[in-house]
Amino acid sequence: MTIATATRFRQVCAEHGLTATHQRQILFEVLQGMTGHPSPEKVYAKVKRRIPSVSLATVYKNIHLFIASGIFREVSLHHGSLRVEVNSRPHHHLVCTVCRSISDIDEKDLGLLQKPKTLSSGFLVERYAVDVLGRCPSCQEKP
Amino acid sequence: MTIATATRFRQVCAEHGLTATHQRQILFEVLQGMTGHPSPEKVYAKVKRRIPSVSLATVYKNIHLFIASGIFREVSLHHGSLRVEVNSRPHHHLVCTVCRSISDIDEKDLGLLQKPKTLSSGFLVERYAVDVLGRCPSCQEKP
DNA sequence: TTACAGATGATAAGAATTATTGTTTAATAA
DNA sequence: TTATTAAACAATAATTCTTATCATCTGTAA
Repeated sequence: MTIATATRFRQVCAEHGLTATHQRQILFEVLQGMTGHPSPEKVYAKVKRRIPSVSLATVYKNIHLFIASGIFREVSLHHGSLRVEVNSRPHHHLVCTVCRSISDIDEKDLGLLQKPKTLSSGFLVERYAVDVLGRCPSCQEKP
Repeated sequence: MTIATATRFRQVCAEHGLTATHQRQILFEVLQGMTGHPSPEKVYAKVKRRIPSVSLATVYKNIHLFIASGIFREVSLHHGSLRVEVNSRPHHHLVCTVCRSISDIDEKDLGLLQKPKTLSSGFLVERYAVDVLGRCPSCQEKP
């Protein structure tokens, strides 16, 4: 790591009120150097190369901390257990970033899509699923 | 249940090549009568009221079967383990409905959003996350 | 430099899901 | 209707992913 990177990490920690520990710094650097959508286990494997004594729990805790601080995001707020969609009407989802509650919004009420059916990447489009992320009414009261 | 419902269930099973068992029929009816985004446990609880001997594993297996057949959907293909988003550019996701692989597409390349910032429901919009669902190049070969 | 709040590592515990196995049932043909 | 047989079922063990617990250790501010 460069001194610039270390300095930047300390700045980020200061901004978010986090203690600048060695484990966090390595985790930060590892995450920045990864591509795609790594799982905690994958991240752990990389951190472990640089800190062999690191614990998986520490990786989990600090990933959550980085996400809570807004330093990184999670790929989807829907991860977790399986949920069945029983609404057969075309609709999308309002997902609360605080409590993770999901409510439905009819496709026509969202009214923002002009669906291109082909994408240059060779991906065959079947449909779009839009998550509107934000705060549900009851979570707008809390700060 | 009405005779019409039973008949419809048998039709659905015939269409998808499924054996029409009692457990499946009750599960089908229970799902149709639920709202929101129920978990397998919630569904199991309801089925159990009508078939006290039913097993949770049966509910899981048949929910998966219904989803595989396209009779119901799952709320999100992202459920499962936590994934970290390490791409800090504004982007959305191409999600393969067959292998569940995720790839990124730049927001500007998707080009379909006109973001309304307010929704009538009192939901405070922060941002949109679009999943383009379909088949990735390697899954287009299989039938 | 020291005190201490907070972080870490080791590991137990918990929740969600899947696999295994012996028994029962639905679909079909006689 | 009954016999046959592949498929589905219930019970439960096993697995996977994640969180909680707790005894040390460390970063920070005084």
